[in-house]
This record gives sequence, structure tokens and C-alpha cells, in this order.
Amino acid sequence: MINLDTKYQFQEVENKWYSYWLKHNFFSSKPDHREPYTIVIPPPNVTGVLHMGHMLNNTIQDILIRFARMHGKNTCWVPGTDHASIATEAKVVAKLKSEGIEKSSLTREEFLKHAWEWKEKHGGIILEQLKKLGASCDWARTCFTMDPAYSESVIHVFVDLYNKGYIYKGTRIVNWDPQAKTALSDEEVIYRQEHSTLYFVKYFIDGTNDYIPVATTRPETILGDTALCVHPNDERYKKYHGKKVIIPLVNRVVPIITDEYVDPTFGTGALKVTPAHDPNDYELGLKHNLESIDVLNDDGTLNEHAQFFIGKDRFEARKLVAEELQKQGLLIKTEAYINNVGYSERTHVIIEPRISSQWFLRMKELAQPALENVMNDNIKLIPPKFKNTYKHWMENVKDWCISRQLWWGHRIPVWYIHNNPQEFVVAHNEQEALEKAKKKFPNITINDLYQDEDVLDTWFSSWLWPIAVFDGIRNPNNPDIRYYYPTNDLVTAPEILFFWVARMIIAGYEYMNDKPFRNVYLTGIVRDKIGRKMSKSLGNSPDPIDLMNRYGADGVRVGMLLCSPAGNDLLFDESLTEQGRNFSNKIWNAFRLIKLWEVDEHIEQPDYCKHAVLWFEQILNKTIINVKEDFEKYRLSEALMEIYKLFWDDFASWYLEIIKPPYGEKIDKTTYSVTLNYFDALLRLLHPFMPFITEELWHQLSHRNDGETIMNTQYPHAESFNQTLIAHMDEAKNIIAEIRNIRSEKNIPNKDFIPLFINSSVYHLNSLLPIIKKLANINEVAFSKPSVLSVSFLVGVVEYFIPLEKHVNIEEEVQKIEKEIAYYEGFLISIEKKLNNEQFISKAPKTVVENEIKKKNDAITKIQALKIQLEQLKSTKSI
RNA sequence: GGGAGCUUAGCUCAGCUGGUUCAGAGCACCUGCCUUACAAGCAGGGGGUCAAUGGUUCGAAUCCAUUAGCUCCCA
Repeated sequence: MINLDTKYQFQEVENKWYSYWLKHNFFSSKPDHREPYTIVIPPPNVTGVLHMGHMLNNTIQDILIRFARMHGKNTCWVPGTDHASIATEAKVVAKLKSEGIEKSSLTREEFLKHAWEWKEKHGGIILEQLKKLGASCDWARTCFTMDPAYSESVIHVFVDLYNKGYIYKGTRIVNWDPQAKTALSDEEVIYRQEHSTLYFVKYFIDGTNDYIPVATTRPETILGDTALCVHPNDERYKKYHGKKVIIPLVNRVVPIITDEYVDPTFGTGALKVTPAHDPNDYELGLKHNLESIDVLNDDGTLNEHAQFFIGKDRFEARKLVAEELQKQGLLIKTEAYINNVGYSERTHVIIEPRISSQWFLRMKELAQPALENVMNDNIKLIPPKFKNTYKHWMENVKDWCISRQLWWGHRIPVWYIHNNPQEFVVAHNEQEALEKAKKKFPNITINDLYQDEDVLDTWFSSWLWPIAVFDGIRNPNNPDIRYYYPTNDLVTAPEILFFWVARMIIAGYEYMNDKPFRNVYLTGIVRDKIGRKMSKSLGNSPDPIDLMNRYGADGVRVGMLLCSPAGNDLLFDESLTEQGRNFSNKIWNAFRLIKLWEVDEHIEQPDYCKHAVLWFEQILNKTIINVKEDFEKYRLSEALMEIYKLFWDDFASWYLEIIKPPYGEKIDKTTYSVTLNYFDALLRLLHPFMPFITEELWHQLSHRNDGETIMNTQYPHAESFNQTLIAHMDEAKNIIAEIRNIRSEKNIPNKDFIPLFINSSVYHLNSLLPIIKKLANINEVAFSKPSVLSVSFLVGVVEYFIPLEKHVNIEEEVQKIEKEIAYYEGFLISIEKKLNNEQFISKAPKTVVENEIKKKNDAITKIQALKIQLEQLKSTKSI
């Protein structure tokens, strides 16, 4: 028996249908004759848990997939996870530490064993959570970036790009994370404005008592200074050109160099040069052949090159150096200063620019097709405003540092020979490495080879995602990759446009000679009610699972979407999911109403039903057409809002109220069956947004066989609609609202019948009168003016009267009408002004002018009618 | 410092090619209703100098310029 509780109980419903969908393999996809529609999921971190960003992102993907499925496409949504080397390794290190185990006490193999155990235990929780959301992924295709096949693809790409000459080993200044002890890419550094101190320090000219003042925010790096630099045209320092200065504390004698790079207006106009600890100084060092002295260890403490404060942390050393400068009288003054400080995205410690030996990928040439094909819209970014940013980035692309000093990840396939960093081979595996090495050193054995310790940047594997999930790197001609590639839509956050999206495009053109996807839908960032980014540390992020438990997955999906225009951030508030839940409840109760009606086959269809049915068909078709357009433009929130209003306002508040049989009576068969069809269409329209409740009610609506599902039905389609019918119904709605308003003002109970007078000889809304009569509770309609005192109103150019002798307050009515006359007269004046303007008549298009004339005539008609009414009221009064 | 974008009702946002879809939607708010689907509801209602100024035009929320405020990206 059907559960007809007045509240929709989503809990059992949602679990029941997800199992049903899985049992019948509705999500699985194999290449066939149909057109494919493919999305690859942006793989979340393997150890991650679901947050609101994922909720938004995956709701959108599921909507797109379900919409495509209902359009007969062979839909394939590939799920998976990313190994996320830094994030995961940091978590494993922290977990081991809590057990008293230091990473440094473990061998690489031991550590990786722990890491894999962690992955097996915590990995993929997030995918399970996505099921609760209703995500219709093809789970059999679940992919992990460190699966054996995937890893092979990554290594293959490294070897291939090396052989093509794109990968090289270089010594560069890189962003060093002293906690994770690894290099980071520029994109993994977050800059924040901070208050800091600018120290003014004396640098004495060698052999004199003269000094040049130098301003620095990092006095501890003084210990690694190897030059002083001034602008060549700076008059203050011209006399020192060619001389040498003595570095404070360490007393090293270094040259004074000149370079236009120096900004004479900043600080004192003199720049201390520390090539080992500042990217700009590094460039200067290369240019001027300066020595480079690295004074830091990899954990951010000072090393023996610093000479002082060896072993002290960099920030402590800063204080100590400043104190020592003060003591020696070398510190002139300090000033407060605001500068940008780089932080590690993962460990949140301050980044240290550091010289190190890393692997790089040359980007300029590879990026070319990726730039072109976005600029010419071969790949569309949605919204297109991101094209500018994309262009700027791709035109200034720098070589990509792809090595990371970590263990969790794809180990770099480089084998050094006899521990010589200059002598190495690049190979797919150890065996091949040995063969290659033997060509150089015939007597070599496996023990003479030593594999590079580093792993590859995580993005160096995820940039292959749309290809590698279909095994297209290793088997470029396999049926899957040929069928599913290029994929259709990618849904992701704008913050990883360069990290990930741009690089996938690059890899796509390099390895498939084609784009990886046609459209990139960039979602906004989910923020809280007052605009702060949701984060664990702020504690302002609701737990999605908890939300779904309280409001239902459908409710949360609706809530997320109601406020998420593409590319704009959305300010999430729990009240939105409440709105989503309330909508579920509305749908449920509308269903209950219909289901509780009893049909009498002998009743003829009443007139009000006939016209309601006709009208609803128009508004339904109109919405279907609008929704289609919205989807084409990826305006999913608007599509949902269209359907929401169609269901709540047009269907529930108007249509059902019109056709609802009077108390105790039954409904005619024709209206009932049409209504069931309408409800069915509404469910199908809603299904991509609210998969669970629509599946449930679709099954309750009529008998379905096992294996049937709403997700495999056709999405409603419409070609046209009758706008006049809709406009007429809008007019009828206004009339009904006016009458209801009069009832409430005059305290006339809804159940009391009243008559309606219409001052019109050829009335255009005759067919809608049965509806007006029913909803406004009118007992008779007369086409004339009433002879007794009445309240009147205008809809369009037609006057309506409700005779209400004792209820009418003449004074009030006179005032109301005078106000209306004044309004229309003002309106008339402005139109006449326009029409008397010759420029307007001659320059504006004909249709616009005609329209103005019509407006003018309508206004005159209305004013005349109102004036007559006014006269009559006044004469009544004088009697 | 360089670049991009935004500013419309209390909040979140639509508003496409300048003109009847032009000042809109949802939520929130106010008033009255526990009316026989739904109070997670029903009926009705109020609310905006379209950031400011100037320009183009017969006509500007819409196009141009300047200013202010906010956001993001890059250095």
C-alpha cells in the first residue's frame, strides 16, 4: 500500500532507488551505435572527504549526465580519485608521527607500505559519499591515478617527452616548502599580504668609513649576500661604482654592481643581492656571474655557510641577526612594511626560494595548440570571461617544475649510473634502463644503477586523466578511447584552470591530437552566507552528509543549484536546502492530491477543466522550450527555476485548483488522465535535478515493470506554444486576484457567492469565465454596468464591477479612482510628448511608434471610463 | 605594479541585438487564514534614482568616458 504521509519521507526512498539503479546497471556504458556523451570526474583526493565544493560540482555533472541520458545519448561518467602526492603524504606522515614513527626512520619501501595501507583504508570514501548524492557514475570504470595501468601511462609520457627533448634537468631557484621538504610549483604557492619589518642596514665601502644604507625584510639572508646593486643612473651612488662593500657580520668583501632592475625609489635604492634566496636576485646573479651562497638547510634552519646561528630556524635567525646588527651599530632604523609572503598551499608554512636541482618540462611550444583552440572556441570556456585569464597565462607560460621531493607518487624514471648525477638513462623500467646503460658502459650491472629519488608532480599524472581513464596513452586505438574521446563537458572550479584544465588540453593535443573536452563549465566557489570561503579551520562548512540526512539528497541538490550561476561564487546558506526540501514536499503533496481523487467515467468534462487543460499544455510547452535553451547555455539554475515555478505556481496553485472537483465529488476521466500525463511530464522535466523523488513518484504514478526507470525515458520535448492562450490566462489570473483582494478588503468570506459585472460588449475572455467563476466564487456574470453601488477595477482596458451596496465607502472609491486617473493622465502626457517629437516619429522603427500610439489610445479609453465612473459615484453621493 | 571582472529590492541574482517580456524572479518581510493535498502550507501586499557623474541617441539598467567601492588572477 502506498504511504501517503503528509510529509515526504525521503530517507528510505533515496536508499531504495540508488540500490535499484545499481542492481540494474543503469549507469554502465559500453561503446555502441548511439552518440556518446562523456564526462570525466575531476578526481578528488583519494583520502579526501566530501565538501560543499564537491557537492556543487558533482550535482552539476549528474544533471548534465541525466539530461543527456534522457536525450538518448550513451552516457558515460567516469569516476575516480587522485593520489594527491603532497596532501596524502602529509597525512600519512602526520598519522605515523601520532604513532611515534618518524618518516626519516623508515625506508622508502616501508613508508610506501604505510601509505598504501592508508589509501586502502581511507581511499574512496568520497566516492561512496557521492552515491548518496545520487551520482550516476559508471562505477565499474573507477580509476585511480596510481593504478598500475595509469602509472605506466604516466611513465610512458615522461620517457616520451624526454625523448622529444621537452624534459630537462636544471638548477633553478624553486619554491621550497621547508616542512614537506619539497619543491613546489608556482601554482602551489599562495601569496598573502602581511605586516612585516623593513630593516635599514649599513654596508660599509671597503677601505672607507662611508656606507651605503640597504633596506631588507630578510636580514638573515645578509649572511648569503654576494653583491650590492644600485641603479646605474642613481646619482647618490655613482661615486661608488666599481668599489666593493663589506657584508655586515660575515665581513665578506663583495662587488657593487649596477643594474636597471633596481628601483631607485624603493627603500634606499640599494639592493643587497642574495642569489641563493631570492628569485630576482638569482636572475641578477646569473647575469652578473655572482657567487651563490646557500645558507639554509632543507628544513629551513641555517647551515654552516651562514657562519653564525648555525642550526637556528630562519625566523629565529632573523631576530638574532637583527639584534647582532643593533649591537654592532650597523642597524640604522626599522620601519613597518606590508609585503606579500608566499605560503605553501599544503603545509601552510612560508615558502623559501631555494636553489635546487629539479626536472622541468619545456612548455612554450607544447602550449601553442592549447592556446589556439581555446581562443578560437574549439574548446569553450563557460562563462567565456575566463578566456582572458587563460590567454594571459598561456602566453606567459613558464617551464613546469615536475619533480617533487616526496615518496608517494610516480617515481621519476631516471637511472643514474655509478652515482654520477650527470650520467643517466631515462627508461620505462629498470630492465630497459639497464639495457640502455649497457650501450654506454657495456660491463654495467643493475647494482651500478640508481633511480632518481623524486616523484612527479601530481598534476603530471592528472593532466592525462581524460586519456588515461580510457587507456588511451598505452593503447591509442582501443575501442573505448575512440568512442568516448573527446569527452563532452568538464565541470570544475576556476582555481584549477591552469593547474589542471590547461595542462589536460596540452596533453590532449600532444597525445590524441585532439581536444580532451568540448566545453569547460567553471563553477563558482562555495562560500558561506557572509562571503567567506568554506574551510575546515573556520568551521563554516556544513557536513554534506549531515545535510542530506536532514533535507534529502534532492533537497540539497536543489538548494545548491538555486543560487549557482556559472562562474559566480555562491553564498551557501542552509535555508536554501530547506527550500529544496520544501519543494520536494510540494511535489509529494501534489501527487497525493491527484492520487486521492476518484474518477467517475460518466461525468462530462466541465468547461473549466477543458480550458485549464488547454492552457496548461501551453505553459508546459513554453517551459520545456525555455529549459532546453537554458541547458544549451549551461544556465542550470535558471532551468531549475523555470521548472520550479511551473510546478509550484502554474501546476499546483492554478491548474490543480481549477480542476479540483468540488468537495465530495469525483473527477471526470478525460481531465484525470491528461493530468496524469502532465504529472508524468513534470517528473521527467525534474528528474535530472531531483532524481530520487521523481523516480519514486514515477513508479507510484502507474504500474512499472522491474527494470523500468524514469532515467531511461525521453525528456519532454515541445516545438511551439500558444502565447495568446497564456496571455489570456494571465489576464484571468489578474481578475481573480483583484476579486480576492476586494473580498479580503471588504471582509467578504470566500465561500459567499458574489456576482461580477463586466462592462464589455465583445468580451475576449469568454472561454475563461468558467475558471474565473470557479476560483473567485462568482455565481453570475453580467455584461453591463450594475445599477447599484459597486467596487470597480480595470484589467487591460476592461472595467469590472462588483456590486456591494452596503460595503462601498464612496469617499474611498472616489479617491481610488482619482488616483488612477492622475496616474493615467501622467502616463498619457509622457506618451504624447514622445509622439509630438518629430525626431522620434521619423527615426524610431514603425513598430515602436505604432505601439506608442496604441498605448496612447488605451490610456485615453481608460481615462474616459474612469471619469464616467467618477461622475456616477459623485452624483450618488450628492443624492 | 600589470590584467580581468563586478556594483539592479533586505539577501542571492536574471535582464540577450538600446525601444511592451523593462524595471523582473526566488527567498526574506508585512497582513489575513490550521479552507476537505501540503503551516515544509494558502490568499493578498509593500519594497529599487538600475553605484555616481558626464557623454552618444528621438530614446540608456543596456553603448562610451571618468570616478568610487568590491572581487579575482598575475608579479
